[in-house]
Amino acid sequence: MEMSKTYNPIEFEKRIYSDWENSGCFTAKVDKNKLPFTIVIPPPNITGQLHMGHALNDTLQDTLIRFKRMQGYSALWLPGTDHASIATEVKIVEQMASEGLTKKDIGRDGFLERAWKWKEKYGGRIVEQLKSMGVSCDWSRLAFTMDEKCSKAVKEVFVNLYNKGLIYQGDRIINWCPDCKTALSDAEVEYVEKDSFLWYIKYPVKDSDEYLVVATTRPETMLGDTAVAVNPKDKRFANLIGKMLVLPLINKEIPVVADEYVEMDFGTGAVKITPAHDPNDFEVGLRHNLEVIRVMNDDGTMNELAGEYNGLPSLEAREKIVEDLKALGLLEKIEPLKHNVGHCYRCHHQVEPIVSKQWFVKMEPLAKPAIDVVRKKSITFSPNRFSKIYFNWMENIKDWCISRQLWWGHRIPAYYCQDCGETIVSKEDVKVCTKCGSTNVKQDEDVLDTWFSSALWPFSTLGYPDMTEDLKYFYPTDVLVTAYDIIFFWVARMIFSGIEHMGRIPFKDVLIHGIVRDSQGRKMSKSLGNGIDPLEIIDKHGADTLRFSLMNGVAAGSDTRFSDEKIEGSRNFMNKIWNASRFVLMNAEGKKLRSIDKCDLTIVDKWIISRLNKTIRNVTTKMEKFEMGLALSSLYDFVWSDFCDWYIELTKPVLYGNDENKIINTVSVLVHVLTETLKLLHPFVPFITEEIYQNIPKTKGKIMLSEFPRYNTKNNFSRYVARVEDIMGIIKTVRNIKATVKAPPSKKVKLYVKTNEKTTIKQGAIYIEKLANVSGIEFIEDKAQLTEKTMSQVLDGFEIYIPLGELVDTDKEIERLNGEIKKVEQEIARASGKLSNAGFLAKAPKNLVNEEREKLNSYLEIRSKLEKELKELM
RNA sequence: GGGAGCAUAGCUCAGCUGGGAGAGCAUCUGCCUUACAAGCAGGGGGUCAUAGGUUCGAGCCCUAUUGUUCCCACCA
Repeated sequence: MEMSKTYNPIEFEKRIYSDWENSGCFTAKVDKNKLPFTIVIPPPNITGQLHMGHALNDTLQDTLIRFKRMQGYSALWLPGTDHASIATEVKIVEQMASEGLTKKDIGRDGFLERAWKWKEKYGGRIVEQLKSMGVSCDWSRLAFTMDEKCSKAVKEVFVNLYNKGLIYQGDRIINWCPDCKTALSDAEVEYVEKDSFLWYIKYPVKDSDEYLVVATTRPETMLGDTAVAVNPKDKRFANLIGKMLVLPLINKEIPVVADEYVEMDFGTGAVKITPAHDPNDFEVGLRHNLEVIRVMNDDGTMNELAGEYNGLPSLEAREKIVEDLKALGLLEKIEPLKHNVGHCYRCHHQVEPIVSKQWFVKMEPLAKPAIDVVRKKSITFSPNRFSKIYFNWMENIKDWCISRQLWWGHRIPAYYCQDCGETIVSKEDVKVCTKCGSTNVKQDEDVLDTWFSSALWPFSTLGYPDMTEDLKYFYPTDVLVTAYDIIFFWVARMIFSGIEHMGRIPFKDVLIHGIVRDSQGRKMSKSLGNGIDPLEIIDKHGADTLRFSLMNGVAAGSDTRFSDEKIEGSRNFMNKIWNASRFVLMNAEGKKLRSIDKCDLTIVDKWIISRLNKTIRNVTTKMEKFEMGLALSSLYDFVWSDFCDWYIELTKPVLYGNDENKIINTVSVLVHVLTETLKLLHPFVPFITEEIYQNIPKTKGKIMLSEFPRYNTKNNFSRYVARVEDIMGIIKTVRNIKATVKAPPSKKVKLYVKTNEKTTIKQGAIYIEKLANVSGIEFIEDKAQLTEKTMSQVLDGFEIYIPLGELVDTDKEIERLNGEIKKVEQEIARASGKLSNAGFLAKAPKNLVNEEREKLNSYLEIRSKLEKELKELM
């Protein structure tokens, strides 16, 4: 097949993907002769479109799994999607609103029907989008958090935890989103600093003319006050403790209590206590046995206990209350205050802390072993610093509120007998009360937090609670790849869930990556409109370009900026790979290739094989440490500099010659190096490498199923490498000297060399002549032999003279040589400085000292020769 | 209030366990050299934030300072 002149990925990416898919390359098998390597995908939300976050996350996983597959593991990358309870429900409600419908209108069943339709439509969309990235997921195992398998696991886990007493129901203060009308877990609340006020309100002391002034940021909650607290050590209020106050506006008597929680120097030192609407107050309330009075409805309006404010939205109630207090002369003052206000992570509506009956997971017993496994390094985070974030959260963890007042999700498997009040928690549907036999039994209306099912993902997808072959073979998984922003939501919960339900950790390594920012370093967001659509990039430049720009040179765990320049650079690199391959294949056409052990290798062949070998080692070790960015940039350097700029150029004198034997040798090496390089590149840029691989004569099968190259010390050839480096140095020198006199690079020049290493020059002559446009090389014993005006350069072991006749400007040449001498003198100063340091001689490693000595000698020699050159000019 | 990261060339960033400062982009010079102008060759450009310390030796380790980003907590 003819390769087009430029890289055009659109022509082949889709074709290659379906070829992989159709031939079952992605399907992992339980194979006792291989070691398993497993990754479960962080399931994208069914509401979602592929964004840069997914693109980075999935590229990293795909690179890892392809690498391991090529290394011979039975590699499973298990894909799936998340029902995303609250996010999806919000979207569906919005969609219904545009049709003038509410949840009430269509009822629970009607709503769920809609939701499943939504899932079919959009859950499929994100899967297709993932495929366009080239991901090698095993689609035969595609999972969904609400499919039968996962739902079974959810029920199993809920019931088990309940029976162990680790799930309980209770009236606790929770975060309530008045917009989504559901409880939220602590992790689902985001705090934003807001400008607000601190209102100072006078609470009259009963049977007295005195007042106690309290300061509050939420005056409307005073209607639910059941005490005022002061610090027990606070002398100002000592006499008031135990006395009663008259709550303004509703004229209710409330006590003054003493509690350590109160800071004496904030506000007035007296705090109104509203147990139903503030987490701290709730705690104070428990300690002092205070009444809990809820004055707000679920929708954020005031309720009947708010008296005349009944029905008002809380903010309106606030204004009215402040006005009324002012009218009564009970408002002392208002001060501006910045403080943090919680918002719903999905709809960004302000949350209200309120008391409500919810289901909770008791965290302390679960957190302990989950902390231990990370401390003992059974699970490692890379980069390691993220384990601190994990510890910090796990060690201060509070009970997890898992019930949500939503319809889309796993319905809580708890049933209430309407006759005797019994609560029955069961995996099976309950129709009859187990206690009184009544058939008047109703299931809990609520669903579970989305993250409850995600927490089980590494084993629910493999068949838990059934001990399937998959579960036995592929669990625990190997590495979990995710951005740092869901360590709490997801990673931590998978860890304690795996330990609790499987008795084993869910994965061995957690690879944390950063987030993709825009070119100015801003987070990509809908509201800013600065998001870059990965699909657009794929359409324009191909998935490989996108993947390359997301990974190249990115340090693990740090954020990266995405920019047009990066895309362009990546695209150019793809084009480079494409064209280098084209060069190799054009030259290989019709040639009978040899295996490289049967080739008579030239020094430059040995050099490139050695460079390849070092690159193999480098890439492999970096990959094993999850340093994909570094692995890739070392490949970039190898491909562009070593292979393209040097080796391909070095093969031209042979290829354009007429020694057929040498040509076949060289072509064989070119094909070998190209093939191995493509294999190294394949995990990163799968499409282009597969496409080219299919065009290489003598390759069999698919590159994605080929064996990853292995480092081999036999291929180091260090003696020859040094010789080639000398030759390269000479080529650079000639090019450099031409540039300094502004001679065109194409100008042919002769070359005189004075050296003891004549073999190197003889072996390198064809390369020097071609790459530096030299018309002939002659050995000389002394410069005095030369009659022409020349420019000279001294290298380690070589003195080089280039006759440039009238182009030589003696003054400038003197200047240039002085510059060279200056450079060498800096080196001499550095080396002799070290060597005259007694400490260095005594304490530095011997080989280092010797190296310095050798360098110093060679620099001294170069200097004296340069000085000689200079003298002859003056 | 607690914690973490970052500070290296004009820009974006690499720099492994301490042993002669790197890349890409940008810039300048010269090249349409039969794989690639999405290219080739050559050049310029850095007190590695600041101040101390450890060491024979510090971009790298320690301490402090400054600037910056983020996470957690949530004094009403």
